[in-house]
Amino acid sequence: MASLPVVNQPPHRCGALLDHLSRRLRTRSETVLTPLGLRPRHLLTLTVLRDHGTSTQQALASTLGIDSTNLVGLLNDLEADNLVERRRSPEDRRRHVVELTDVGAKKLAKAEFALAAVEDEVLTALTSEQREELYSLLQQATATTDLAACAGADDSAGTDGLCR
Amino acid sequence: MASLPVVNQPPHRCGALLDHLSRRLRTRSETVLTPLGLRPRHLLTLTVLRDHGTSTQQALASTLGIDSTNLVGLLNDLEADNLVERRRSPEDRRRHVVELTDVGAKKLAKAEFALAAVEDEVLTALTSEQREELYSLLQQATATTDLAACAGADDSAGTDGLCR
DNA sequence: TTAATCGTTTGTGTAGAACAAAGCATTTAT
DNA sequence: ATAAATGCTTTGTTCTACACAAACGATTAA
Repeated sequence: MASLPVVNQPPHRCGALLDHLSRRLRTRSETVLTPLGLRPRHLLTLTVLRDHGTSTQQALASTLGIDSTNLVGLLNDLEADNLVERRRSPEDRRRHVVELTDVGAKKLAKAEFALAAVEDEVLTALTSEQREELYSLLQQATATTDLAACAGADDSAGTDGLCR
Repeated sequence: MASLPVVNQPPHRCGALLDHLSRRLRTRSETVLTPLGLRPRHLLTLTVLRDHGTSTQQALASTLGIDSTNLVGLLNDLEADNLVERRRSPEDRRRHVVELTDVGAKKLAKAEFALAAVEDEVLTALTSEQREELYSLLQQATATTDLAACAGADDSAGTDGLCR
């Protein structure tokens, strides 16, 4: 063990910085999102639905990392505005399959457009290329559909198996 | 929907992804941080103090983007554990200058070390180079000490001028 | 038929954080 | 010297986000 003092490992971790940047962005986003009737959570949910595609509520809750109980209310909000749609799964009629509607996709696009200015402000220190790079890294990092399920790995790798 | 006029601008914004990743990391970090007697906020504060250096409470609150009233309690926590030190500014004795102590720096390093595993788990989808890249982008993006003050740009560019 | 599962509803508890108001120490302006 | 403004602190209120638990209907599986 002695031979390797932590040479190749930079001691600094991303967590705090991620928090920091995320916080700056979120705070400012709220004022832009409010007139659209959205909140950060809603935006996040719509984004995940677009990027990861349709999924059951359990899977969605797991991806978002929130309690499925709380997801219900979130989806109620979104469905009330016709941004997402819940349909019963044909395979297992207990399940609800959540899907982004056209309206939802448009709203999401609109929100993202409106957020450009905010992002510009917060990311002033980065060039366009760097912002692209950041986006693609984040995209890739969050592409891991689920963490708990893959690690915990219970039986549930069933019908609509996730994990890559 | 056919040919999109939005040519040079990628429509996707980082905000939601940043939220997403930050959330995943923070949730998992908490369990690691708790035994150290820290919470995400504390870690963030220590990190900012190390990276941006000593600053007054006002400046710190502004950098962190939290209310200065709430910062007081945060600093009380940290000072109680001797992780930071408040000294009166020699220039203006109304001001408190906040500084990371040696103990604080060590604790921070320890926390970061302990968080390596968590980060590994959350960032599985990224290679080491990509993680480095991500870190450096985040670092650069958050280097902007303050946003409101630079934009709002009142008189206050005085004695301990910030903004870069 | 019984048991388990998925989503829903309701309710509880906790923590983060904004905001307001008032006070003390100190500095600046008059 | 006195008055006004500033920086930090304290206290207290309020909101919101969430996790968590319990109980229910619908549905599937044993």
